[in-house]
Amino acid sequence: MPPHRYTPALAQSIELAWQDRWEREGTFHTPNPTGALSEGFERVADRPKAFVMDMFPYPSGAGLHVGHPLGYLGTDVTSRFLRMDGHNVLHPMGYDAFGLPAEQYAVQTGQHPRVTTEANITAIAAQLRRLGVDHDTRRTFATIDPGYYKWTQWIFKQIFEAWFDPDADKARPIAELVAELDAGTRQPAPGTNETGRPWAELSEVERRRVVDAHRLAYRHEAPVNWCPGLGTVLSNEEVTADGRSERGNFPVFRRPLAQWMMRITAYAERLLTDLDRLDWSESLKLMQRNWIGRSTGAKVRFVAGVETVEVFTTRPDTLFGATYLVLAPEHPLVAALTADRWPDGADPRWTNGAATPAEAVAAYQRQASRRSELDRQAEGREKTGVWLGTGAINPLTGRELPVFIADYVLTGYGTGAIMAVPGEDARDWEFAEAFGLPVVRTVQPPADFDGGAYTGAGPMINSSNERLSLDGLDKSAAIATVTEWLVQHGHGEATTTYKLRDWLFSRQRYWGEPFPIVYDADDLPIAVPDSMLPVLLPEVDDYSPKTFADDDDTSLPEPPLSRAAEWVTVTLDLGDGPKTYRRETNTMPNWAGSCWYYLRYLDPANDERFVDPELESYWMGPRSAGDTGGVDLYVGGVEHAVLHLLYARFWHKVLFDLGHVSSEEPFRRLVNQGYISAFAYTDARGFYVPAAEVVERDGQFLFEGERVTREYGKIGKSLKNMVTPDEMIEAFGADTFRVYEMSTGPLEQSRPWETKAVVGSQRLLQRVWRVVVDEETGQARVADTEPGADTSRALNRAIEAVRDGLGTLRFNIAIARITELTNHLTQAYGPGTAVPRSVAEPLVLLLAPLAPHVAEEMWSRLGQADSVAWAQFPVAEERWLVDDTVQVAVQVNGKVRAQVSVPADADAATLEAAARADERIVGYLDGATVRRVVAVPSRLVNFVLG
RNA sequence: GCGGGAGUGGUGUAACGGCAGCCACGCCAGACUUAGGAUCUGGUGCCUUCGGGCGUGGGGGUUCGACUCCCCCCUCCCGCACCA
Repeated sequence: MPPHRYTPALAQSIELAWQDRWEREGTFHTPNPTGALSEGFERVADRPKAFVMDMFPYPSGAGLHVGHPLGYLGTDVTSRFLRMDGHNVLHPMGYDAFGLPAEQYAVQTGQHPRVTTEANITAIAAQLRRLGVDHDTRRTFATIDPGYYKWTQWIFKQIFEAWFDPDADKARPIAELVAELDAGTRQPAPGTNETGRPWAELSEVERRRVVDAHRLAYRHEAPVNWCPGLGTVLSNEEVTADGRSERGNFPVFRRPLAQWMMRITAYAERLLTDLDRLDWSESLKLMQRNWIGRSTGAKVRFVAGVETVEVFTTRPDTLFGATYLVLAPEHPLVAALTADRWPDGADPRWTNGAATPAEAVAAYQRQASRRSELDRQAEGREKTGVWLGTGAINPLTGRELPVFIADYVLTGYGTGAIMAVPGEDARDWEFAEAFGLPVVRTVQPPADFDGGAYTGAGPMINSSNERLSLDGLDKSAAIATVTEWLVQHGHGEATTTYKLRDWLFSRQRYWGEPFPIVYDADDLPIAVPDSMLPVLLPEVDDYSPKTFADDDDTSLPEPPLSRAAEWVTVTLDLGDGPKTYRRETNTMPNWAGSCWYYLRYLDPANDERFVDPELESYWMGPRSAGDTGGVDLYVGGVEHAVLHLLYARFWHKVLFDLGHVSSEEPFRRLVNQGYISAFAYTDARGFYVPAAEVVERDGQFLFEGERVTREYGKIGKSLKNMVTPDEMIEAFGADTFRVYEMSTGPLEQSRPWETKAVVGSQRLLQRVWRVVVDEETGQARVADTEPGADTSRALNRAIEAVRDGLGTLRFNIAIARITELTNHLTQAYGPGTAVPRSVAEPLVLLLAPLAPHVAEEMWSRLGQADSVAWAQFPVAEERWLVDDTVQVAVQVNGKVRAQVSVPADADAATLEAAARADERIVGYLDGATVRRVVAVPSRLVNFVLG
């Protein structure tokens, strides 16, 4: 073998040497316009900026498999391309390091989670370095670093010390609320003043309760998702559709508990409408839209004795068809509306066999709270419920409608109460069927309608009395008419509701950020002063939360921090002398750290601020009027569609409202990279066998000589199909690995891993190497000759296409065009003929973002002293992109029958004449009638025969 | 059920409404070789009576011309799902 062939061994040594040099020279240090990291900014001051970012990894003990780097390499290639193409590029990386797995491992081993987490971070950092990514590692941090979570706690304080002003549609400092309440220019928001007395008459403690109820971060007792198996409560976003924990798959129960909440619902409308301003995939925007779940309709008030039941409906037009009301079992008016005894002759279906309404209600409420979501699903959608023994008056018809409770009405949505219209709603129809309730149709179904609830369009019927007539109107006119009537008569108003609920923000875990909150003698929360941040996690003997049997729904959460007795009780002087306070013992959810990490990259060591506003404005700020600002390219998995991405947008908007950032959104452009899956194999018993040891022969798959079945799935230990970047780099080198991953499809596409195909990328790099480097001497084998026209055309076409591919995250087409150019050069310049320098150099530059190490090495052997990372990316010369002559297809009736060669600028007539002159075409046209000729210059000629 | 996305050789994929399958894996053949899991060269959608015919999930439509645009259907993937 020639001594200087590009072998895996040579690739290894080249890669390690360049990785060392990059680190030594700080090649990827990105200068800030100001502050600690501003050295060298003059070099890039006139460049446009580009902030390119990955969703940072959770440092799991298993390290990275070949699926993880796909996105990291996508951003790396992009950031290298943008740097070469004249941008000041920021491409940082960090670690999302609080969370359950480290804590669970700590519980098992007794080791502090910080120890294992930091070991994992070290291992993953080494893996990333070995991939050759161009992160500015000076900006790397982990969310567990006290210097970072100090500012997570500070942002929590900002949220805690803010309220949402619905008139201004933005968050404002809580002090401004207090001032307005004191001045009497604002009244407490509905539901925030339990006493009902005017602000001026409230005691200090009562006032604090009113103010606390306005905060964006607030403590609230409400039914929450309690997961005994994990020993913690969870947010709605962390509970799966079948009522289990996203992590660990344990059953989740609804229990009323006092927990910290974040008022994300105040931002529902802005989170929804600002999606339109983002460059995200339509499918991802849709997931957020669905999660926010806006619906418009009306609130309608039904008088029930001394009480009033308010319902929400999207179909106020069907009010004439409402035949009963249903409240959620937990609705606050249930007790007040429950009759003392059943009236004579009460329908046994309505009473559930109970002696009194109170008994029936109590039994039903108990049953509803016990049932997990899973049980409810298992039981299907069978409608259950009980009558309260009372009724409420339909404001439009004056008729009294029976009031039920049923678990198909949900507490947290709308008003927790509905008017049931069985004629036009499938769920109400089912309930009416089961309970023998009347049906009044108010929309005319089509003639062929076969019964049941009719939810389609049609003219209104049966909707007329002395007060109002809707008959004959269509849906939207009827809604407008009835809503106007309701408003006029004080029975309701138009309204909008959202599925989005407030974000449950506290967890009963050890390994998370402590709240910067203490409680005073009145048991009311007080934020600790900024000077006392960070509130450090205390050392404890036992990291485990108290967990319970999976199905123990009577258990109560017990945070691990509550056992750190010395930490919990603290004496502070908050301005009124030393007093004893009790610390908050819950910790923040894992999502807190990822809600703002992108901002910290900009200014990672700042101990005075969470980020210098000038740096935020430079890297994140809006570029034009109406622009949201934000990270220029954010790449990560689609699994965070309604978790991290929604939470981070919410925090960012609060920070924007409070004037801390100039950008309205965190992530201007978002791309979800595809997943890499791999084949897995099962033996006759259905057990997975090591995929690496399976051989294929004659279309069959064999493991130790036995036939196995091929499956396809996630890479991992459980399917025994783990492939790591480390072993691929060991076998081929990092550049080959990079080129392979980037060549298998556009970034957004999922694809299978196929180790045996990696050799194709290895061969490409070997061919490029051979074009540029003499395998015998190791010297560059270029000559200062002029390329031929063919070669110039091939080169400039490649430049054009590679630019397109790299700029649109379609790295596969960039690699295909580089391959084409390389194959051309291999053929045009044989072993004895050196490639012109003016072709070899741009070839190396085209390859540099994809295979940076080998590109650096070739660039250096071509005599260049500086890193290729900062070289100018080639620009195609226009004159080589157009040919003198072009091959044009000649079609007869749309079928290609010949090719003719014509000047590139030939007009339609010339084209047609050339086509008619072709011998084969003459044959086709002979004796036929040409009905029409379509000639498109430089494209084709089509003869349409009659 | 509702809403999205996608169906192209054995495989991953490529094609401003204009020559379907670029590039690669695999496979076949050849060259160089003691050897090949190296390298280089050529071939490789299917059928064929070697003229050609048929081919982008199926069926229709628009068009001189459709992988591409429109309608219906099938299959797969993803999200949501008693949200009033």
